[in-house]
Amino acid sequence: MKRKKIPSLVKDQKLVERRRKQIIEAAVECYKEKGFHKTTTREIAEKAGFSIGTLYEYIRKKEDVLYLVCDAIYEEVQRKAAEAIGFHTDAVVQLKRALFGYFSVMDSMQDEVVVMYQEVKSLSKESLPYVLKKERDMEEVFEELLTRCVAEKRLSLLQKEIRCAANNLVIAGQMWAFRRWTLQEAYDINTYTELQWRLLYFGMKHVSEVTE
Amino acid sequence: MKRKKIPSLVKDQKLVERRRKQIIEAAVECYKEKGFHKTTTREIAEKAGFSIGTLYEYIRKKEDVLYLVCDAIYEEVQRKAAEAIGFHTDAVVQLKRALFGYFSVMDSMQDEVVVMYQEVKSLSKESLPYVLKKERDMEEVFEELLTRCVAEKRLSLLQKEIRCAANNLVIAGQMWAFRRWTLQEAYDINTYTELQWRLLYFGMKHVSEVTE
Amino acid sequence: MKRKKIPSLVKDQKLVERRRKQIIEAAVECYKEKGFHKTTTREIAEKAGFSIGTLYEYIRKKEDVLYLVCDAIYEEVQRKAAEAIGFHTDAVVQLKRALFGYFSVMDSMQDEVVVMYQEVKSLSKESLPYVLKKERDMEEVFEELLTRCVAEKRLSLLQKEIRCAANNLVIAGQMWAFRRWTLQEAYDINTYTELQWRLLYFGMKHVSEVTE
Amino acid sequence: MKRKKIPSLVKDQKLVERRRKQIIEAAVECYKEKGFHKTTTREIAEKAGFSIGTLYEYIRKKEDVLYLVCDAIYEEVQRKAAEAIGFHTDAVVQLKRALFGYFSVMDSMQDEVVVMYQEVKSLSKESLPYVLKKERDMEEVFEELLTRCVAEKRLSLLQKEIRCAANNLVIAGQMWAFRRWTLQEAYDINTYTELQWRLLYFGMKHVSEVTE
DNA sequence: AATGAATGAGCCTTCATTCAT
DNA sequence: GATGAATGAAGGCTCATTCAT
Repeated sequence: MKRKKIPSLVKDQKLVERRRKQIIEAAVECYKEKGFHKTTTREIAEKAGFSIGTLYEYIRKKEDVLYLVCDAIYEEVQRKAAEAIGFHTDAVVQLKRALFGYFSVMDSMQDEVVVMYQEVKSLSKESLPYVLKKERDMEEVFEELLTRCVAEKRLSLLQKEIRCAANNLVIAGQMWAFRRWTLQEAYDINTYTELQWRLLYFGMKHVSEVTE
Repeated sequence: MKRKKIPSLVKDQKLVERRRKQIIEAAVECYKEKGFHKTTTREIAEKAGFSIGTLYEYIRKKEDVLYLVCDAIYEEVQRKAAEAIGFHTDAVVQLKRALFGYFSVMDSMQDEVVVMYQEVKSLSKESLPYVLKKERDMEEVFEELLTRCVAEKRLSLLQKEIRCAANNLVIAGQMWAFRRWTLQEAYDINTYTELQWRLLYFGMKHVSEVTE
Repeated sequence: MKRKKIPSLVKDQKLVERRRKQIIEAAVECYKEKGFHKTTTREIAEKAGFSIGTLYEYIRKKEDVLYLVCDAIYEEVQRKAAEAIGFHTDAVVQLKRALFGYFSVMDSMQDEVVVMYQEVKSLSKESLPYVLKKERDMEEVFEELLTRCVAEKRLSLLQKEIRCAANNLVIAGQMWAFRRWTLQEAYDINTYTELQWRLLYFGMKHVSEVTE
Repeated sequence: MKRKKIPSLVKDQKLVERRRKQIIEAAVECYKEKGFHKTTTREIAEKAGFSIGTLYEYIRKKEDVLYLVCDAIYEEVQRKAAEAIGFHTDAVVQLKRALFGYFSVMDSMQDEVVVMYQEVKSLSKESLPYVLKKERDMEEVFEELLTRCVAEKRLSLLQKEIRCAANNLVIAGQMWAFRRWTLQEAYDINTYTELQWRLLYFGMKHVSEVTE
């Protein structure tokens, strides 16, 4: 499943890209402040610096902006995360670096993450899958890293445990943004990252031990 | 911080309570289906079985319904969770029971949890704190259980680690509902609960070990 | 095919009827002046004497007003025509009276007829048939009268000629309104009626004669 | 009253003519499908094969296209009708031929006729007369033919009856297109033409007889 | 001459809220 | 207390027209 194409009346692809970047930027700012529903298309146009008519040259419906925004956020998260991961011969070290990189992205994109969390549900039944796919991709990045750790006997997760663990990693990062009202009251990003790394890492390391 | 009082034009407290129960029930159903913003007050009134005029005898603004709903959901979660926890002499057993009970509630109230997750942000700046307080209460329930485990040397969490761990427990439960599109594709509630228990438990047990 | 029911949010049937009468009256006036497309719903509401919100309590879409108008016009034409026809033992006399009555109605409802002629095409594919049916009904009234004339040997139309002749009668009346820019420059309604009666009547009387 | 001149920004007359032909062709197609009001200038430009900017080099306002279309249709009707009429020494034969020719044109230009009937009213008060004049010209063609028939004693119409009769001839043809939903259900063009010829001809032949 | 991006007035429609009955 | 008709602000979206390139 690729990115969904939103048609534009304007033909110049370069221009479309530039204008849409403006739109997204403006929209994110508005969404942060008042959410998707309370943001009017006029506000977005205005903040983007052009008229309402022009806005509609680059989208078809209000919801298109939301899709554009969600898509852009994921794109950026993935891009930043990917470049943060790098590679290391030691599987666990790589996993750790990936997590730290991902958490750092979550920290720097807090607002965007919150927007995503709260507005995804407003996407149409048609657009939603495209976005969920990207979320799932994120999960899979960690699944693969975990799989490598398991393959190299650095973690002893069962096959079925990997997905759950990967989920936890992904979520832990997002929650830094989404539950900032409580978490950021108690920790700074470094402390939080370190803490979560250990909680999650040791969980994964010892999960196969017998328990009561 | 107590529950926030929503004024009603109707004097008879009994009646107010009965009607509001109807309102909440109707609203939750609507929110599940289309979210807060796309649900009209008319729909709520209709589904509740009375006229739009009557609805406004029991609330002042559309948002009041959302508050009522959020409040009611938390109330129910807490009530059910509380009765599920019970007591056990062994601190870890009690923690485990609490977690299992909580997860079971999350499973049975999936829709409600999703509604909460997606609509809280629509609460006014004024109402939000009341609701976040309840969320925080949930966290504290687990913080206390963890504190007891630590006190009885069953877990060796540092003071500052407790809050983060408690957060993870709370979140893990909510995610069963909120990320059902991915998690429930892979697990059933029992498997998920068991898995998370072990991942989280061992994480908390071994978190203080030295790590690379 | 009965009249199509346009749903209303207002329950009081009596009120619905009264308000819709106002709407129709206002709309006809607007349509006369500027046509359906250039008439705004606000203008209709205003001319009808209530707010735009109220208008939409009695219709769903702008086009509903058009349907209401078309339906009302036909209803009135039929009602007036019916009461004008009466009965006479002599079939031809009855036909003549019917025609004269019909023409008189066309004369008194000129504006409405013109509106109909020009706006019917704006009805949705869904509504159109209901209106065309009424037009066809009009035709059939004359077909029956002609059939009686034929049965009583007062006219010698072949079966297949009846429909065409009936059409001509119907049209001749409508044209008094629709082509008033030319016809009413040359005739008054009485002259026109008398003239058409004779042209059409003798046509029908002698149509079966051999022609070159 | 001549044709009304629509100014163009482009100097080259040849080009103007060519482009306008394209515009008209495109517009007619659009009007057939959705009427004047629902057709956008963009659609016309696109279907004509050039840009919206270019369209506005050849017209000033949307309505200009409508005028161009109406004018073109009449032009074509007249041209085709004229070439169909021919000449015959016998006045009635010529009348008949003219009618048959005219009906045949109406048949082949059904869509255009319908467009005209429904959109003329959308012409500005300023343009309308030019178009009505052409309609009147059509009438006059038949008035003249009828006058000749009368002069040669082949028909005994009174002076004032000629215009009405001519009107009926013109209308009968147009109705084949405009009321095709009912007429073409019952007849084919040949039957219809023959039938109308006889109904109208005998009407005109015997109109001066005394009637009840 | 041709292009097509930009504009913004304006339209239809919805819906939270009020208030007379 | 209950009802539901009335209100009108507000929002999404369209499209004729312009103008810089």
